[in-house]
Amino acid sequence: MFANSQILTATNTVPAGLAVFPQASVVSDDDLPLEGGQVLHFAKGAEIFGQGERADCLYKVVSGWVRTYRILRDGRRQIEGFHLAGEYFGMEAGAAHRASAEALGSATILVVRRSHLNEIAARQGDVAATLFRLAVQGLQRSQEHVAMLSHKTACERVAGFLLDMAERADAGKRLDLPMSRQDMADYLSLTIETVSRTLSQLQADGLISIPQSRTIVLEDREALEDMCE
Amino acid sequence: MFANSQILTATNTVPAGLAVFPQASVVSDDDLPLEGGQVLHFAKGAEIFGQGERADCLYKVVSGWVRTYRILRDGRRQIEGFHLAGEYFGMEAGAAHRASAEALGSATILVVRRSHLNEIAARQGDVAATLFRLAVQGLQRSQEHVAMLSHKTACERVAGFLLDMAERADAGKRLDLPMSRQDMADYLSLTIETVSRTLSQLQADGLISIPQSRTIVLEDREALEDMCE
DNA sequence: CGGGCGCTTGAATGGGCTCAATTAACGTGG
DNA sequence: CCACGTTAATTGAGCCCATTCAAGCGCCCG
Repeated sequence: MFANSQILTATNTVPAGLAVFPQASVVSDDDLPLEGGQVLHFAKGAEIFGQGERADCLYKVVSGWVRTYRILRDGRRQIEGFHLAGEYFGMEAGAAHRASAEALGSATILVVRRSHLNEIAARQGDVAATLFRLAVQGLQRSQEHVAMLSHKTACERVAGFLLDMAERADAGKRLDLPMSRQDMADYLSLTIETVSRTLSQLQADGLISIPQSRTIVLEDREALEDMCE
Repeated sequence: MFANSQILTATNTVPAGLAVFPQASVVSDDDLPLEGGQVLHFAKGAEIFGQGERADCLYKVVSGWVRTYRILRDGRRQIEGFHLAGEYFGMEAGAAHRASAEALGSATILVVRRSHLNEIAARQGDVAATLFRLAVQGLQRSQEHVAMLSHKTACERVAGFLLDMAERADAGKRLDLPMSRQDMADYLSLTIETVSRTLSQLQADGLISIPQSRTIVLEDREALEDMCE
């Protein structure tokens, strides 16, 4: 199954036979009417689409986590975002993907053809409005990213990241992160060493504890929030 | 006229009587059918809309330059972008503006009611598609902003900024910038001193010359491009 | 001519990066 | 189950670049 998903991704086509589910299982207010979509499964680390590939689908996380990233001209990897269940990614203005997307762990993804979406949107104004709103929400997320990178210290970035992840994952005190320190560093524009050091410092100060390297317990949420100002 | 524009902005309403032109003068491929829009004039430094105000219009620069910015919780000002003739700004997913917009110099702006746009978009699929594309283009611009802020040195940021401005303003060697050093600093996430020092250094290295503080001559474009990698 | 503002320049500080070594976690195969 | 190899994560020391604090310059406008 995983192999199939990967082959599927490589060619970026969506044959009906490979769909794990015939249609989206959950429909909320935020959902587009995506009956035409197909749900695919991706193994840990599998590529969902690649930078430069033709962008003819829109994607929604059904379960699991996804990272989208770009390789910059100097070779560094900039992670644009982590995407959780219910969130959309892969929107493009042009014909090609400007980013790559990979499953962080095992993930199920709803895939919808753009041609299909356009077809629906042309008939249904609310679908078009939802697409617009999704794009603007992505824009706002990116602008928050800019605000986070601008002048903020390593401590502020890491604290803000933990709070953001906890909120979006709907976690309580205990936060299980599926991404590596390198992933965090590439998202926060820090080095892996600084991320590690900062987490250690936050633990030493009693704001968090780290029972396992990818499990963070938010011991003092208020202090973490103060840290972000 | 300027006073009127400012009062207009303060209340964020668009009475028909204040329109300078009855409709958009230029229509290109990128243009939405915005016959309902009104063109307003803003004096240097005038506020077009403010952070927190109701967002019931979409804006397009007819002439002049606009800066959009947010005041962050720590009091710093993050400039999200500079907007030139033909570019859109003021798109929001929610009911309120998350940013403020001000005319850099004297500027004319096309203002369209969102309700009017929604009305059109519901009937015309191509308008809806254009709105979506505009939003995604804004998203891409913001993601370029993230890439620029991530790890890049002051030199790389300033050089990249100059090239970006030159390209968008369709300038040759000579580039007349309407914004202050503080504006550049707040966009590039540097201090005003670092921006100034960096420009001086680029001049000393022969890559640019600065006949007046807001006029930059790109003496060695290739070297500037190499600088950004 | 003076005042104010925008811009430039200098010196010292500090936070994150680099380079380097160590430790922990995790499969894999014996 | 343990030994091993590999990768991920932590920790340390020194350095560098942007910031901070401070002073001086240039220019526009009154």
